[in-house]
Amino acid sequence: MPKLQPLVRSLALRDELASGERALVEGMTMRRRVLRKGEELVAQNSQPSESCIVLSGFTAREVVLADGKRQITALHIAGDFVDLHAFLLKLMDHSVVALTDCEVAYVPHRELLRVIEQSPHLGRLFWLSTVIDGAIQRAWITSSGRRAATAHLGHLICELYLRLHAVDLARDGSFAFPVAQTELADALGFSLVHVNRTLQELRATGFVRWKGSTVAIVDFDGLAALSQFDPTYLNLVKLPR
Amino acid sequence: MPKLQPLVRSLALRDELASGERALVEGMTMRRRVLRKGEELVAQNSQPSESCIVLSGFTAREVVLADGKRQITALHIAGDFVDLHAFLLKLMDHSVVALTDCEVAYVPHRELLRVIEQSPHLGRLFWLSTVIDGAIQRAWITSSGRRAATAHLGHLICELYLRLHAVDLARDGSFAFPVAQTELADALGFSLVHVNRTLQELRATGFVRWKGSTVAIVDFDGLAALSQFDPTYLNLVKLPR
DNA sequence: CGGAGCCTTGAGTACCCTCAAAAACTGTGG
DNA sequence: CCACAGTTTTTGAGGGTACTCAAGGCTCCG
Repeated sequence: MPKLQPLVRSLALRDELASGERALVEGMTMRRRVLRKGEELVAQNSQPSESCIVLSGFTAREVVLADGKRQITALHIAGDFVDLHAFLLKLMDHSVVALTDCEVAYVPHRELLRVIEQSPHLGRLFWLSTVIDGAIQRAWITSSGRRAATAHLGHLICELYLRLHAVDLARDGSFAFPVAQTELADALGFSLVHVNRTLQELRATGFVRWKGSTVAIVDFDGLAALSQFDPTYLNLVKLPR
Repeated sequence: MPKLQPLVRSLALRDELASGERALVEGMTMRRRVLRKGEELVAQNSQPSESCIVLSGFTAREVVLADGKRQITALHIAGDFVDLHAFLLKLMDHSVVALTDCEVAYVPHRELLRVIEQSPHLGRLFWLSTVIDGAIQRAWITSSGRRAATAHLGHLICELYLRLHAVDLARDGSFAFPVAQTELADALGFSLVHVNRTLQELRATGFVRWKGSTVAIVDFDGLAALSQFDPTYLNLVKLPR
């Protein structure tokens, strides 16, 4: 299997890829790397000359404030670009860390530029991936601002399930999510204790079972209703873009 | 003054524009429209065939949940694209409304496509604008999740000031912001009452005066320190992109 | 079998919410 | 120029949500 298969699959979710385009993506020069949980993929304030794609595992964008408080602003799964925005932003305003052991690939920006020039359509699909990223961030803002704690957590679970399902990492309502409640707290903007109690509340609804590192959604529609979850923003539809 | 001047100025903030590029942008076919406060620029669930640029006034992205709660996920000022992401997303997952009377311009997507094909560099600058949008959203997530109420509000004020200053809509720490506390509440994820009290707290620090529709920052550095504000994410630097 | 990391529970407090109403401001018509 | 209605801001009171601090229990692995 070509190394960048997860990326190709992820792009192909949203639009038809011509075989030439597939080859173009798979032919990109890259640097592979394996990281252990806790290691940093991309450093805050760095000026990356390459962008990073997750091949396996979970990673997170994080910001650490002066008082030590941490906020996770995105979770990434296989096939996701973690810092494609750096291609244009130049300077990282956050860092990216491995939440689990994972494999990643770094693609030089000059390589991305070459691909985009050869295929403006692929360029638009790369653009699209940053834009979907933004749509997810809007959903997080909404959860954080206006959803009750259980709905906020439930919404995240729905989102993760659909995203993982789309790349065959979830089935029958279940997926592996080996991430501690501390990290969940920083993603939701909760305290650790509050995550724990919210999780208990969610379990009590019967919609979700969460034991160890396995999340099982027993009643997706129930959970979605509770969380006011509308999957539109994930753009899991194949359209000409 | 050409109609799309605010857009050109906004693009030119982040990179040098060749005169041909300037002409290309200013030559885009568009439809102008004047809106009164409260009117909708772009409807949720619509499939726009054009994207909208603010020429004057303030607009907001908003999501209304089933229980009637509202979250504003972005504020836009002159020169901002409000829904450029729809160029690729196709389906709006939120609406855009006028917070004040304003003028806007709608540019057809086929026109954007034409410009991007003629100038890949302009294409990257359009892309950049969606990516900066995303950076702002990350800052909002961080504020919402991990900043104290006064810091959250203070951070927003710092952000607005720098953005407005960059397009000559703010001077000497002051800017016009004719937006009610109700809207502010929906942007911050606070209740109306809490906005009012947080504002009083902020006034009490002496860093900010906010009377009627004029915001005056008395001590920007003080406010920035209180709010843990770091302007990096706004990308107000001219760089080759 | 011991230790590290993670999850869970308890208790007390601070923050922020809702409900409700008063005060101030804005614009309009008489 | 004033009266008045509508909107926006401000205040008060009481309650719930989420936080911090602190400690105990579980699980996995060496």
